[in-house]
Amino acid sequence: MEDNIKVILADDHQLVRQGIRALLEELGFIESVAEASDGRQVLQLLRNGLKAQVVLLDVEMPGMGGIETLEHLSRDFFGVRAIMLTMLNDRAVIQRAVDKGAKGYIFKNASLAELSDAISKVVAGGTYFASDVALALLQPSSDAGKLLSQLSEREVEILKLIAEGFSSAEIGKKLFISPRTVDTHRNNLIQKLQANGIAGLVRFAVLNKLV
Amino acid sequence: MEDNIKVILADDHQLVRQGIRALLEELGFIESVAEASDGRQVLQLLRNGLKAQVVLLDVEMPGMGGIETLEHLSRDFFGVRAIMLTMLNDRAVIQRAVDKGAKGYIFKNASLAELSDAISKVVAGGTYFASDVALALLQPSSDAGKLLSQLSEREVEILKLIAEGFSSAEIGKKLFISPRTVDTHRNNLIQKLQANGIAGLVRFAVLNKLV
DNA sequence: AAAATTCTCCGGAATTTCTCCTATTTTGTT
DNA sequence: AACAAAATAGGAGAAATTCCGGAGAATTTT
Repeated sequence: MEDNIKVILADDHQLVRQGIRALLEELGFIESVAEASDGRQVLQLLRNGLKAQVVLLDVEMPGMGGIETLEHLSRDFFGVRAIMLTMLNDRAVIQRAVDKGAKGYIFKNASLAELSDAISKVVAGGTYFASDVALALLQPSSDAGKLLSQLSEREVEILKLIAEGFSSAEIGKKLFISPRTVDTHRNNLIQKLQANGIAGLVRFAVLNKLV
Repeated sequence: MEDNIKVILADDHQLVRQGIRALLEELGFIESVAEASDGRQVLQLLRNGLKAQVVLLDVEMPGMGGIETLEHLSRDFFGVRAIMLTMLNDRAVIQRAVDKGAKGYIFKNASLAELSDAISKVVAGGTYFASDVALALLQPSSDAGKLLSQLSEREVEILKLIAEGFSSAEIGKKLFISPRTVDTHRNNLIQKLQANGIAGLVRFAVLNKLV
C-alpha cells in the first residue's frame, strides 16, 4: 500500500530478520521493503533508489556496523530515520548512536508493541528510547565499578577530595595526615585506575558520581 | 478489592491529583488509596499503617519535595516503590531521583497507557523510564550549554586538553602558543565557568562530554 | 602462629606547574 | 575609525607534583 510505513531491516542474522519482518507485517501498517546483513547493503539499497522512512539497525554487524552506518545515513540520506535495534546496552554505544543521529534505541527483547511504538513515534518526527536505555545511562558502568571496588576506603575518600579540587596539602590537613601520604595515595590511585594524571582521577570520580 | 494495586498520589495541585486518580480508577486494577500534597503527608500516611505498593511522587512540592521524600521512603518503607511523576526533565533531578531509589520516572504528559505500564512494571519489581528520560540524559544539559556557548573556540579547545590532563606547557607546545597564554585561557575558563580550580574544569568538561 | 600482602603512613629535594598582574596584538563589529 | 572581545605573552614568587626512598599496622593466607 501507499501510505504504509516502509522500513529496511539491517541485521546479520537471517533468522532475526525474518522473525522481525514477520512481526512487522502483522501490524498491517508497516511494510518491510528490504533486508540487509550489514550497513553497506543498507546504503546500497538506498542509493539504488529504494524508498524507506525507517531503518532498523543492529549495532554489531560484520563489515559496516550500525554506528558507522549512521554517519553515512545522516550525511547522504537525511530523511531516513534510524532506530537502533540491538542487544547492547552499553552506555558509550548508546551515546554514540544518538550523537550520530539515531532517533530511537530499543532492544531485541522488546515487545512487538514497543517496536511498533518506536517506529510510529520516529516516523512522526519524534524519538523513542526503551526504558532500559535510561537505566543503562543512569547506572555506573560495570567495569568502572570493578575498579572502584579495588580501592581502599581511604583511597576513595582521598579520591573524592582530589576530585573536589583540593591539593595534597589541603587534604592532608583535613584528614590529619602528611601531604606526602596524600601524594602516595594519589599516585596509587593513578596506578590502580590507570588514570593518566590527576585529570584522569577527576574524570573517573565524576563518571562514577563520587562527586 | 484485595489484589488491586494500591497507590498513593503525591502532588501539590489538587486538580492534578483528582485527574490522575480518575484515570487510574478507570483502569480497574489500580486503587488510589490516598492523596498527599507533599512528602511529609506521604510519610505520615504510611506511618499510620496505610498499605500501598506504589507512591507517585511529584518532584516540586512545598515543604518536603519528591527527592527528599525518596530518602525517607527508602529508609523507612523499603517495600514501597516510588515513581516520579513530574514535569521536570532536568538531568540532575533525574539522576538524583534514581540514586535515591526511584523505580520509575515519567512525565505529566504521559498517556494513561504509559502510566499504567509504569505502575505494573514497578510493582512487578522492575523499573520504568519514559522515553524522554533517556533523551534528557543523552543531551547536554541546557544551562551547561549556555555556559559552554559563552566560551570562545580557543577556550573550548584548551578546556578539552586540560581535561585530558595536559599541563600548560604541553598544551602550549601542541597549539604553538606560549604556556602563559594557556595559563590565561585557563584562568579565564575558571572565571567564566565559575569552576573552582582545575578540578572544576575537568568536572565541567566531563559532565558536558567534551572528553 | 608465621608469612605474605595490603594499607596506611611519612620525608627531602628536584622539578614542574600554577597564580597574579599587566600588557600587546589580532580579530570582529558597528 | 573606534571599540569590544578574544588571543597572545612575560616574569617572579608561590604552590603543587614527582620521584626517590622507608616503615609500622592491619588483614589475609598459608
